[in-house]
Amino acid sequence: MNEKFLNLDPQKQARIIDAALQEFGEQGYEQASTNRIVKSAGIGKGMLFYYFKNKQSFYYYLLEYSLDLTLKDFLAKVDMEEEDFIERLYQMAQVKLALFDKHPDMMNFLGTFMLANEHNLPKSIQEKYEKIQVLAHQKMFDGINYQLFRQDVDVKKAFDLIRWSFEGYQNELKAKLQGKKFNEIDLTPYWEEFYDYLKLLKQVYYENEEGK
Amino acid sequence: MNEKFLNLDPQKQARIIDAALQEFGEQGYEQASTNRIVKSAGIGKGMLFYYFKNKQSFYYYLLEYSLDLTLKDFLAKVDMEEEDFIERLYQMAQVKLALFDKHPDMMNFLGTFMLANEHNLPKSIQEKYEKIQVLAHQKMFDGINYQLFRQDVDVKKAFDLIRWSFEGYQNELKAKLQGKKFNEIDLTPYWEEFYDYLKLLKQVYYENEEGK
DNA sequence: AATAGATTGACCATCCTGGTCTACTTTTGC
DNA sequence: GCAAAAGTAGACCAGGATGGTCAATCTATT
Repeated sequence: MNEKFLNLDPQKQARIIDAALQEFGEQGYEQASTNRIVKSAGIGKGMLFYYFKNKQSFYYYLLEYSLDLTLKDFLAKVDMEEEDFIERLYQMAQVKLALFDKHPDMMNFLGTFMLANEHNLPKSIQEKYEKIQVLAHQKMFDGINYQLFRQDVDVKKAFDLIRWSFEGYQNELKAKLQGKKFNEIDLTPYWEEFYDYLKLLKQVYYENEEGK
Repeated sequence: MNEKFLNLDPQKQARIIDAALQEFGEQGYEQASTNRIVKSAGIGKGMLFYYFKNKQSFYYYLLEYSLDLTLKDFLAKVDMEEEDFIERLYQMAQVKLALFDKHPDMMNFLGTFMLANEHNLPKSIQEKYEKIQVLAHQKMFDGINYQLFRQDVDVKKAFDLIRWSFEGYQNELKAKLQGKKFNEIDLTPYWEEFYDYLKLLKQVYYENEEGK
C-alpha cells in the first residue's frame, strides 16, 4: 500500500474503501471487479493501482482495516463487568448492531470472508485474525458468574444453547430487515421483543426465586 | 427440457445432474459455467443444449428436481406421530442429515438458492417452493403436545429458542465436518453429543417430575 | 447399405478481466 | 509567473471465459 493513500482527503478515502468493501463483500475476491470499484468510488482506474500494488494487496489492506475496526469498535466496547452471561450477550448484540448500522458493508465483507475461510493469508493477517477470535471468545465467557445458572444444568452446554438462540434471533432479524437502512427504522420494538426472549432464557436456565 | 434426457441411461443422467448441482451450488447461477459442467459430466457441450433449451431452463429443471426430492425424501419422511417437539426436531435433523449424506451437492445447491432468494422464478416453481415452505412449517409444528412444556413458559417463544439452538448445533457440526464425506465418518459420537444437548433442553423447557 | 438419431468439440461474437502507460491537470516551491 | 513535481484519468492491451451453434462424425437399426 502506497502512503499516498493515507494522505488522501478522508472522504475520498472512505469512498474508495466503502466501494471496495461492498464489491468484495458481495462478489467475493475472485469475482470482484476492480473496474466496478473505481467506477463506484468515482476515481480513475489508474489511481487504484497507484495506491495499491495490485488487487490482492488491496484486498489484504481492506481485510486488515476491517479487523482493526472490529477490534476497536466492537470487542473493545464490551463491558466485562457484566457477569450475567445472557446480559453480556445482549450487550454484545447491541454493540454489534451499532457497528452494523455504521459500517454495513464492512460487516458484510467480514462475514463473506469468514465463510470463505481462505488459508493462504499473509502471516501477519492470519495472526491478527486468530488473535481476534481468541479475544472474542474471552469477551464472551471471561468473568461470567456461573452461580446464576440452575444447579442441575451443565453450564458449558447451556452456554452453547443460549449462544445459538442468540445467533438465531439475530439471523432472523437480519433477514427480516434485509436491504433496509437502520436509520430509517425504529428498532425499539425489536429490542423489546429480543428482551422478551431473554427473559424466557433466564427463566429456564437460571436459578429463580421459589415463590413466584 | 427435451424428453430425450429422461430416456438417458440413469447413470449418465445422474452424472449430468450431479455435475450441474455442484457447479450451480458452488458458483451461483451467473457464475456457473456450462463448460465446466459438461466437462465434469463427461459429455460434449452440444448435448447439454440438446437436452435443455439454454442455461436458464436447465437451472429451473434442477431446481424443480431438487424441490421434488426434498418433498419426497425429507418432508414425507417426518413422523407426525411424535408429539414431543424436541424429539420431532431431532428426528427431522436425522432425516435431513441422511439426505445430506446421499445428495450433498443437491443440499448445497438448495441452500445457495435459498440464500440468494431470486424473485423472477416461473410461477409453477415459485408455487412449489412456497408450498414446500408451508409444509415444512406444518411438519415442524402440527400435532405437537404443548403440555410437555413448563406451565410458566411462553411456548411460542420457546419453540423459537429451541429451534435456533438446533440450527446452531447443526451449523457448527456442518462447519466441523466440512469437506469430509459422511460415509468415512462415524457419526455416532456426534449424535450422542447432540442428544446430550437435547436432554438439557428438555430439562429446562419441559415440566419435569418434582422429586428428582 | 441406407437412414435416422445421437454425439462431439471446434468455433463464434461478445464481454470482461487485472493491469499499464501516456497524456493531461493541479499543486508546489521559488 | 513558471518550471518541476505530484496527482489523476481512462483508453488500451493481451488473455481468457462466456453461452450457444452447427457441420461433421459416430452408432444402431432396419
